[in-house]
Amino acid sequence: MTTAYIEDIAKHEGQQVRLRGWLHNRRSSGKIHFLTVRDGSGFIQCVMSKQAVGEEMFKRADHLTQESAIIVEGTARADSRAPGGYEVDVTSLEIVSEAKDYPITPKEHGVDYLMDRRHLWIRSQRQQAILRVRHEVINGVRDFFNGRGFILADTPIFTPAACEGTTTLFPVQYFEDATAYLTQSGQLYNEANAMALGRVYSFGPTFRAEKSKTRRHLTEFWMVEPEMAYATLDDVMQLAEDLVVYVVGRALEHRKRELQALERDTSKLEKVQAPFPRISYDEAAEILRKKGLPFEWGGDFGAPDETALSEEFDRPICVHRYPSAVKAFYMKPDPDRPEVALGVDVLAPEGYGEIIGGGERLADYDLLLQRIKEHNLPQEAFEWYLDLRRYGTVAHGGFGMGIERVVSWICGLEHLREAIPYPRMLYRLYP
RNA sequence: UCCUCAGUAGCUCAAUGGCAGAGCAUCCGGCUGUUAACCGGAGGGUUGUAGGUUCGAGUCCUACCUGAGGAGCCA
Repeated sequence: MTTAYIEDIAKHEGQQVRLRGWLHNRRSSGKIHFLTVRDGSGFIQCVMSKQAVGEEMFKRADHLTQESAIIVEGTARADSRAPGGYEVDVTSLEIVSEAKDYPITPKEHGVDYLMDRRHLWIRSQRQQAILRVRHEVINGVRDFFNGRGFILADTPIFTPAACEGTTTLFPVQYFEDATAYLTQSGQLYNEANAMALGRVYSFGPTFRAEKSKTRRHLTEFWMVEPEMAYATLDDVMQLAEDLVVYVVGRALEHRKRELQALERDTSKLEKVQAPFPRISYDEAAEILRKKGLPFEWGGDFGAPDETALSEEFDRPICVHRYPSAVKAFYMKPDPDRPEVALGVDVLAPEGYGEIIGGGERLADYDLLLQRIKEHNLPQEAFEWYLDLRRYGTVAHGGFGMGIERVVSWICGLEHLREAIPYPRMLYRLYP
């Protein structure tokens, strides 16, 4: 008897197989049971007739509860009526352990109820599909950078101070006397790593203590941040475009089934091809003005602005050259127009907003020092960062891409919280 | 922090100021092709908390608690 995974069932057509999993749902018709079994690799309907298994074994399945652990044996059979194309005709059923009163029933539940039971919710078909797409996105990101000569150089999670003075940090007690902060970006360290290794990326969790209460925010999220020495804004935009095209392509290629289960309109994703429109902040402001939105030059785009902009295009867009005043201190000003910075945001279509933010960094020692002072940042904390400008400074740049926002967009989710196994939000620390 | 909305059976929701209801889940019974199966029956309630108005409050008023959506901020 071969032990098989449901995802491989097609290879076992006509054979006797053993499936080890859990009962997802049961429908019964007197002398025939339909058991939907899941084993982590997929879902499949197992058909059990009284005639085939006998009175005693059939009766055992009468009261089999949702999520009970079971091992079924039977013959794999192609069936046009089955959603996955295959069914198993059961010859034997073993109950490994019974589940009592599983709280997530096959009917509707509210988000709060499900979030309190996130550890069980991830057993559902939909949540599994999302987490598989997430896995593909992460794998795609790693393959993309590894295949292009980038070195993974991780940046610290405990940091001594803010990278950018503006956002809120989570403080943690660091032994007796010191306070450390959870990282909100690996970027400054990435710059040092790029000067050592040329092309680098970091990939890890990031923490923001912003009291944001929207469907686009988590307090803990995963971010990939590439950084390149001898790179300009155009190189950064090119890299961002290549990455997004590659990752979306990977999801379409390897996770078609999951996207289908999520009822994602994949024709929209198929349009994600190079080149992405590159529009300046000025042009974006003009588009918003023409659409009648109350937008004034100098401010950052709000969520409705980003949605309005992305509506104009069928693929992600690169918006570049933002006013320096709204951007971080380490952004390089445009030599031709110092009031704008050489930064770029990539906005996803369909109203999903910013998935990437980055740009060319300030490489000049004097100007960087001036900016640190203007932002009232403690110079001594940035001495190591200034060293990068003292010893062989070169043009360089990179960006950060939020994994959950990309997963959310690719899956077509309503809310970021489903794009990570255990979301951390303003009012959510359990489970 | 601000604005808006919501809280009723285990879950999802209904109930004009006038008897507390339905579907699902659970339990009992029926059904050999079901796809959130279906059909019949049963059990299941301190209407978020505290006060107030009223002959009478799930419903109106006040405060608080909890959650959701949005703003700001950002990936």
